[in-house]
Amino acid sequence: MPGSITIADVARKAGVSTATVSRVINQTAPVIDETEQRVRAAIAELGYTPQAAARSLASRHTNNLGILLPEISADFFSMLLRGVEQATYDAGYDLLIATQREDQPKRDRPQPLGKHNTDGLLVFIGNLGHDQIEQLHRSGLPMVMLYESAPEGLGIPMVTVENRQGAQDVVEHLISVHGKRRILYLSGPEENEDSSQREQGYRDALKAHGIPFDPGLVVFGDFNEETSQQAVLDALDRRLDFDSIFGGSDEAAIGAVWALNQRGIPIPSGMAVVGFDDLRVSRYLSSPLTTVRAPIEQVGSEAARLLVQLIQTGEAELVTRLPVTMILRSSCGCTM
Amino acid sequence: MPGSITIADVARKAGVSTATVSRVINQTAPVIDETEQRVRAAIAELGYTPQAAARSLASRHTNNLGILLPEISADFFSMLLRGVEQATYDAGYDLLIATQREDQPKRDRPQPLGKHNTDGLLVFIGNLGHDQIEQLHRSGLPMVMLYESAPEGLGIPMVTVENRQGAQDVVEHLISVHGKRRILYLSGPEENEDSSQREQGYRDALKAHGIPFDPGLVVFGDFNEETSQQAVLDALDRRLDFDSIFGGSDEAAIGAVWALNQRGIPIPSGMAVVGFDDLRVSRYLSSPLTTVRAPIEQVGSEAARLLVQLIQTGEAELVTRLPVTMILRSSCGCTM
DNA sequence: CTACTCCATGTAAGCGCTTACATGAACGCT
DNA sequence: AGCGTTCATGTAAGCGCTTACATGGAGTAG
Repeated sequence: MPGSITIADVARKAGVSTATVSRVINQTAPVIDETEQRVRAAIAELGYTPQAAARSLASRHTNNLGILLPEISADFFSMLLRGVEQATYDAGYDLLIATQREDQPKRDRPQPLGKHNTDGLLVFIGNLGHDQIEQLHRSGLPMVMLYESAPEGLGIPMVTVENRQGAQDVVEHLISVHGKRRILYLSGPEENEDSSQREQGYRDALKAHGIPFDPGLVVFGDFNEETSQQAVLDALDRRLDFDSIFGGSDEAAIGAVWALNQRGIPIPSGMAVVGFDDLRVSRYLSSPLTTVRAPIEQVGSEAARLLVQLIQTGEAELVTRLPVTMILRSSCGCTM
Repeated sequence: MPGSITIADVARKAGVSTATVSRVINQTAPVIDETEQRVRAAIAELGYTPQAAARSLASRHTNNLGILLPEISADFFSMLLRGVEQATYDAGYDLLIATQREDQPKRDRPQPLGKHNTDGLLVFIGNLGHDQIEQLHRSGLPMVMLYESAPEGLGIPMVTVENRQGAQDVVEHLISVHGKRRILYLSGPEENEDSSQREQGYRDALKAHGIPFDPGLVVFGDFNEETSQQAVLDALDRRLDFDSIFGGSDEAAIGAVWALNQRGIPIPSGMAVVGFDDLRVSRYLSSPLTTVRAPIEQVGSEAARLLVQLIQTGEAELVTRLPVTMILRSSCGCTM
């Protein structure tokens, strides 16, 4: 950084003041065409790029968006991130990314992303407690939540998918096309909004067919593979009566698949399985998974777009639910 | 950002000068214990966080690391990113991420990451031309390359995995354990270093067993699913004589699996298939893939660590090759 | 007791930009 | 011709930090 070319060098070379250079760079005031050409030429010749830090300091905004995730490498997050990245750069911002594992000691390190280095923050809750969100919000940082709503009344926008509708669709499919009636639901963590909305959809579908809701058919799968596998194994071993499985997430459904394999139960003939999310792996299973495609990437890009809007105009739609589509594959019993 | 708490507020509250506050924050000069306590108390009370921009401007470094990738959401990159992210924050830096698709028009936008906003850059080549790398390097930006070496003679460190050894191991396995002798190699893009090193390993293994190398058995798979699938279909249809397939990447191997499925050839009884990378999906295939586990995440963290070292000391190991391990599953014919 | 060192702290000059305000040339109007 | 506008451009004051240098009190030695 030291000794690099500054706006003053450009100004000198172009025979104008630094203010004028700044004006052509930022298009913040009209500049005579010929002057502009000279300035642009000087910039090109010197290979000048404005220092982000100086710019931020003077203009009072960082030109960065931040995203806070619990994890990067899971399929789900990387797709989300992809959408976010795209929209961020399309809007002319840079993207600062940080993860904060949920199990990590909280106070050991200050929040990596905040008003000091970011104009706005995308947060996937779970990593941040409500108190921390409120604190960031109080500091005046624009935020948009992903997949979970913010604490009440703060007016923080969120974007998610049509969980309830999607779940209803796929459960409905199990019932009306495949004649299932005792459908095991592998739920997510209790506070998880996705999970409870999906459960609602599941119940809606049952209700529409006059099937009574049996709480015994809702088992905790944590939306993850191992836990779900265990849960299904357990259900099988207790001889719980069910004829199909709705995994609240594809990961959960995959756990169920393992469990079924382990007990030698064929899919879909012995047991139908459906999921939710349409992760990339789901297509690769030996019996490709019927699931609900949630437009994860779009959630990311939409959230970034909203955040930018929030930053620039001060307002943004509070709740956005992106539509989902059912993906029929063979694990439900449909032939492919 | 406007109207936020500044170092001056803290100084006033603690009854010291701003310099002293700066000193306790950065531990850049000894401060009497009692003074330090007062300052820390003031910081805590006001909830002060230094403005990154002001700090950068004054100190002449950004405290950011940047990473440039062609893509985020592929398994491969997200694992890489995860390692990078961890090491970056462990070293006290923030992570700026940008993607630059290879097919994208080049000059439409200035480089998003450079000396103006980053202290150092991790680059996965392919997105950046050699000329651009040289240019960044000339500007004095510390860089570390991932998986591909930089242009000759610039002294830019790189980190990758033991491609040659890994390939040799897995091909050797095919030969000596499963008695294969005509092994199809699904290669990657021609300029791809991983690919050519893996091909070397493949040849090493053949040689060790006195099997002549047949160039006809090397087909272009582009390291991606569709292309490889097509290539294998094609080889099958031309009745090329081969008894097993070594996919230069798991993606390529998976393409081969599709092709085999399509032609009704069972794996591994009809054809053995092995890959390289150990992507997450590979374990989920109907015949779980025997492959070579490349410690992708570690490549990321190691690269970030090296970059930090390069920034701070001016030097770093030029070539790092991380060891790989063969993962035996059933697609090669091993029983599980 | 004086002179010198040492060390914690303060003073103030930037870091490279943006932007409110000042300036003056060109123009139109009466 | 004189005056007010308009508009492109220049001037210079910060933005919130870091850091070289100055300062002065305490400690040490002669």
